Amino acid sequence: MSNYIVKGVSAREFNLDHIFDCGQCFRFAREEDGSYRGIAMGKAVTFSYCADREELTIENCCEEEFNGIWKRYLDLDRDYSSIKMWLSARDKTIGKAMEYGYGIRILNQNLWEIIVSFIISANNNIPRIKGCIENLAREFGEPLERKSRDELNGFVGVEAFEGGNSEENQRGGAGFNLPSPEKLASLTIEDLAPIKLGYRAKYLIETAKLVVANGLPENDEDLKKLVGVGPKVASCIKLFGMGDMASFPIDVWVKRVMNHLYGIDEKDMKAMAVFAREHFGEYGGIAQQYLFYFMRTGAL
DNA sequence: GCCCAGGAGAAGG
DNA sequence: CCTTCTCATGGG
Repeated sequence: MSNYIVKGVSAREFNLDHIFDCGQCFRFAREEDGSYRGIAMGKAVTFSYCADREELTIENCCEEEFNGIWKRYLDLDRDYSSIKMWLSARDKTIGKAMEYGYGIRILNQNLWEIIVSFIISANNNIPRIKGCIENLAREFGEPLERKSRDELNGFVGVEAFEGGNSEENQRGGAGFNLPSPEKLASLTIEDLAPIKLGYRAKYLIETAKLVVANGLPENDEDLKKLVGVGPKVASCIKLFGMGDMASFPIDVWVKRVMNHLYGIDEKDMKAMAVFAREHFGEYGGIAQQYLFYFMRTGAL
């Protein structure tokens, strides 16, 4: 299978480093050539981008797969340029953050995987979150659908897989989905002990049982019932897994940046939520990702 | 050793 | 309603 090339992707509105290093996604790793390889939507995939030619390349991907999966995953139908113009006009400060981290897009990710990922994220650091997710997938997830040797094209899994299931790696078939709600609901805390999730193991099992019983959450009321899902994690689930661009997750980094840039009391989360709604409106989530990236990468 | 991490839940005001 | 404590684990 050959690669799929998307032409006319503006460099101002598409930057792989900024997309995959702004904390919305934990299963991709940067390759030496600047491409990003990882697992999403049940598939192993590699994205590379050439700014000069304004071309996005998806390895081993047909047109059907692009239209069916990656076009929406990468949010390619959304006009980020006009959204950023609108935000800049509403708020001067956010303009600087959007200059700095240009090309961030909000990925439309699998809802269940987002729920699992952000329950794990609570009071945790990003390198460790990534490790927990990869271990959970490798130990309890279903293997990815096998592609032909040509389709695999030497795929050996993302960095975190190394040293894990080396036999799978050497066969070029490494890569596992996260465990399904049914699978996770069938496990015990003892089963999950090797994953080192800490107190989050119980949250995952209880939430999996609720999802098996009631289905995936569809609104705030459903989200509040899940175990290990408080205000911040629910905001992330809505933004990254339910397409709610207005959702504005407030974590420790956003608290700092809201204090430094807007002078809001670091512990007054209510004031931050009100500010976000009034200044960033229906695009709060996009503003939040730029602020998060701005603060976390040491630009401030 | 220490502080901290994309916080949530429980207990006590 | 609000504030404070506790919860595992390991990155830096």
